[in-house]
Amino acid sequence: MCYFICKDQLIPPDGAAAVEWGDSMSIASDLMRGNTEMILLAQLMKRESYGYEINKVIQAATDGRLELKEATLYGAFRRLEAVGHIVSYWGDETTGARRRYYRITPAGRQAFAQSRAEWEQARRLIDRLIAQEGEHHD
Amino acid sequence: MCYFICKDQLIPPDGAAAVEWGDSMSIASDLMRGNTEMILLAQLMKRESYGYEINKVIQAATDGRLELKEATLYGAFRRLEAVGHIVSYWGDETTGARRRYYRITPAGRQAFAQSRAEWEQARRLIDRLIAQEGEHHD
DNA sequence: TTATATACCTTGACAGGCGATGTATCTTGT
DNA sequence: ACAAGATACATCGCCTGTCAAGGTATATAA
Repeated sequence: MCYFICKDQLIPPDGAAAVEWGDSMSIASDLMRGNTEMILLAQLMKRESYGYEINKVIQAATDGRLELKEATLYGAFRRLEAVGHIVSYWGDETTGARRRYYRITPAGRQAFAQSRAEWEQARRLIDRLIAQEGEHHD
Repeated sequence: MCYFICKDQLIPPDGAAAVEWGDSMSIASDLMRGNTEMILLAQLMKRESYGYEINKVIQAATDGRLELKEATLYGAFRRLEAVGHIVSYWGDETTGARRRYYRITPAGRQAFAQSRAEWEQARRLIDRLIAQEGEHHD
């Protein structure tokens, strides 16, 4: 169960790729997959809120780079409520559109801590796997 | 709902717990989604290799916490080759099982740099969104 | 002989994200 | 008055990456 250490790396002279980075670059949704619920729980850890507002807060916090689509947002809320990580109730707005507020439950807080730990773990592993020679991030 | 990647659970004869959760916990596949191709490209940046070996290297580098399933692995290679980020060829093994080797292309190197930049960006945004009061990660 | 390791491949199902669309109320500009 | 836009929620069907489960074939060790 030994893993070869074959260091002969043949790097063709195509040169390293240079990437210009625009400010308005948004994030591929596949990179967000699995993090949506954690992000929503993170917002609800701070205070109760409703879908539309939470989405605006996320957009503002990421300078508009991350916007959860509505279908994604409400779908995630449904799942979170189904497993008891949040509870919802209608606000008592007397004017304007009705709002469905969400509150995180104790189970939700625990789930958030768990998700966060998993994320940290995944982040470390990915960073380790894409680290290039000469780079040192511990 | 997320599930954990778990290896074949071998039930010990005495009925004792076989799987230790905690340090050796594997990563939810949704957290890996969208990073698979980048990880494969990262390996091919170092040297040409073949599927089975790459997977072993990834497992070794992550202390067994991350194992790409074969269907995932080969599916990703197919996609990478289809868009011209890698090329493949059969090795000339005279003994043992045949191997399909992969080599990253210049376009692949550029794609890797791009993916990496996107990952860094996504990572920062997610970390920012789940940061709690009093925490400071710049 | 059997089991294990190496090495590749495919099919079907699943689940989360998204585009498109719909509902309703309130505000603002002309 | 009327249009346009913001607020606010909801759902349907599609797309895509991942996985479980199955398969093929060769080599070596027990």
